[in-house]
Amino acid sequence: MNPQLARRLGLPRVRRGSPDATRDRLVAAAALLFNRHGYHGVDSNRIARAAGYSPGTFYKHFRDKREIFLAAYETWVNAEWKEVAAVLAGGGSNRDIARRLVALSVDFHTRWRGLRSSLRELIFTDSVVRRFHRKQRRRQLDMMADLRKRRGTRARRREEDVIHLYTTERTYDAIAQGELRELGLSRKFVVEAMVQNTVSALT
Amino acid sequence: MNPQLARRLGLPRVRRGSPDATRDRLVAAAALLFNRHGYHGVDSNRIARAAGYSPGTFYKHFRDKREIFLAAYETWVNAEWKEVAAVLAGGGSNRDIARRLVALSVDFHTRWRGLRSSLRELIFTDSVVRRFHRKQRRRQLDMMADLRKRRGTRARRREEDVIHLYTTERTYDAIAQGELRELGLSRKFVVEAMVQNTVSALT
Amino acid sequence: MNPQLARRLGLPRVRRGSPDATRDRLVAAAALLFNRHGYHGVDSNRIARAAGYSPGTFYKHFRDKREIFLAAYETWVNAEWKEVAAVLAGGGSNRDIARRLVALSVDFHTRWRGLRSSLRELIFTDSVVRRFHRKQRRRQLDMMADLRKRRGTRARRREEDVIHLYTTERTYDAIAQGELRELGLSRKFVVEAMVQNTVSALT
Amino acid sequence: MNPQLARRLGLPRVRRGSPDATRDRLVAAAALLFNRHGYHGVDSNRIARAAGYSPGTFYKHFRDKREIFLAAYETWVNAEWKEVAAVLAGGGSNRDIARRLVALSVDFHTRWRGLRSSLRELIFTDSVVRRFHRKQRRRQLDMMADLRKRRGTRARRREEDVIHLYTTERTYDAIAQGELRELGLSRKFVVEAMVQNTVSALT
DNA sequence: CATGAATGAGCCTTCATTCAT
DNA sequence: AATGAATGAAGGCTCATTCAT
Repeated sequence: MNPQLARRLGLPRVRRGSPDATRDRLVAAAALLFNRHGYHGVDSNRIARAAGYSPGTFYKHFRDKREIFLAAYETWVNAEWKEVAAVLAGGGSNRDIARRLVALSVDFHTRWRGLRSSLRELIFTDSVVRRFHRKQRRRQLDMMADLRKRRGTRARRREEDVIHLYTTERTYDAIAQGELRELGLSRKFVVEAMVQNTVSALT
Repeated sequence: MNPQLARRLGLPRVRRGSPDATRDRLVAAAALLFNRHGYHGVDSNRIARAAGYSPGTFYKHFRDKREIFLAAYETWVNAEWKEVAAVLAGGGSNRDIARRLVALSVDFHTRWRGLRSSLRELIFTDSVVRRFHRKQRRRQLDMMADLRKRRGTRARRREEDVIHLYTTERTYDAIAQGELRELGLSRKFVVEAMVQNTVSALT
Repeated sequence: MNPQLARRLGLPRVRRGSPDATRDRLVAAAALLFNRHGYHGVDSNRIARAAGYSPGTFYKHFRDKREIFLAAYETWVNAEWKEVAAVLAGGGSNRDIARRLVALSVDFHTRWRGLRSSLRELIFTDSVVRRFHRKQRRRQLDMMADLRKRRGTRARRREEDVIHLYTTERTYDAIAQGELRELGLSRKFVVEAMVQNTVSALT
Repeated sequence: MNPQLARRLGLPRVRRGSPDATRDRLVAAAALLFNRHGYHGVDSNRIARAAGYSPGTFYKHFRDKREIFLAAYETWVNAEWKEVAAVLAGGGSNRDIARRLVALSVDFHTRWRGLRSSLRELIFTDSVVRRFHRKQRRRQLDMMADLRKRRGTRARRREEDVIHLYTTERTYDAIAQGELRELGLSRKFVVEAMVQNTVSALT
């Protein structure tokens, strides 16, 4: 709700909270809108309004639209990262872990599908986004290598890991975007294949 | 050279061509620019100018920017399709064929990387683009099934085929976008893995 | 039908008739379209196409869009003029004549309502159209004075005649534009009043 | 003065006003320009500039040009309405009132002649404008009936009232557009006739 | 006489961003 | 910290008009 309307309705205006709270609300609104309409389908005024702020506030917290995209991207990555860590820490058979990881990934790719749909163009277009993306990739690969080391699994080339990432990531996107459904393909089968794939990566 | 400049230099205005030739030039210019700057980095006037025409000519041939994007997309798909058919018709061992297919795909993904980088957002955002994309996907899957039938190879689930497509496609994109290079990974190894992958799909 | 289509269908292309025939077809098409969509709702290419010609032909026959508007305007005025003369020559009681004149006028205002709807702005905007309009007005007033002289009716001030013209003209426009209908008013009553009005002007 | 120029001259940018004041300034500028050049002779950027704003501001307040036209139209109607009411409330003989009403109407038609010149085409072309116009017409007719009821005058058919309106309205337009002058007719005589006409309507 | 591809000025509209309050 | 009116560059698109064939 925008502040003006809120005032007309007699509601207290958005609390002048800590800068962080404001920022968080803006990022949350941005994430929501990007995921609904894609990066280019959303304008910065709309993000501000959706978060309950004015355009000026937006630019007090972010240099530009790209920056809030990156912030939203980071939010997602951190959240996913955390949950992945939780699963890995949770124990269970490799198959159990894989199953949970796949479920979790499909879920994240679904919730972040709009932002993800814009990501590729921004990576191509914007070097800052590209750098951020590469950093995440490196982190993923490091984590995979690290994980296997700690579990005493046989080493694997980093290249094998990226290919695994490419495969699963692209597949989860397809599921999230409804591609499988539209093609009349079995989601269950595909998910199971990804579980299998993940088990291999863990072993 | 733009027509205005040409005229100032005393050159005759752009040769009136057949509408088809004009359209082709526009599509070619659009493909070039999309591949350099992505869909949102290009405007219709610029496409027209790059093709040697004025803004009005663009809109004589395309309802809007989306339409020329689709036309460029189609150009690419048809070209790739044709070359794939040539390779398949060309004979040789499965490994040879796979090698050629992979080389060819990497090449196409590289030349069309800009358009590809925008494709995902447009598929998400624009239902016409989405429909076109799904049609291509179906065609690919049909072709794969058909191919194995004709070669007398064992049948495979359509789901296995999409996963194969997802894997290779995403990997070729990564190569085309310089991701491997930036991560310090061996392109050769990854390409070889894709060849292996393709051999499996053919067998 | 446009020539290209005509050719595809195997029809003979528009006969390269006399310039006059071409011009007439263009004016007829313009009149039709102006009356359907108003002056600003029609573009010159569309007029040409509707008449079965290409844009170039249009500009061979008319300096600009304004000129074909004037030509259509003139067509209408001449046609109406002719029919008015016929009625006046036809004899009958003043009431009979008035009735026929009113019917005729309503009919013309209805068929030419689109062009008439644009006329006022063009008169305001374009001095050539204004001059043409004033000329018609003068002609009307002359004719009215003349008519009464020939009939031996009492003289009337020219001002009384214009007011009569304003009244009837505006009323016919209202009928033609459906204003009476939308206001739930009796067309019959209003028409009868105009007849009465006209009888007075004739007497 | 436009903001850019103002800034170059070191002046502060246009005072931030209340949205209402801005809107009013835009409508005033639009009215001025429409009355000078007609609806199609004016573009939204020019209106904004004339009001001292930039193009974006225009579209913060109006969806499109049509909308500001309607707003200007409404401004005029309300202003005229108010003055008519004042005259009617002012007392005096019927002849006095009629004289004042006619003077007032001629004045309004003169000041709003540009907008009025475009009105007819827009009513024909645009259903929203048409609806607005019909509403005004109904209001006028209601007012006339009401007025006579309150004055105890004999009832008159609504049709007689519209005809009166058509007559006077068209005549005032002719005066405002300089038609009488160009035809060498006596404005005084015509105005006096309208006064007479109005007296009849009041009686 | 006619064609029709091409023009290009210019209008409509959006939206990332600023700045005075 | 927040506001929100205002900006203005720029992109999308149209259409009256031209000119080489």
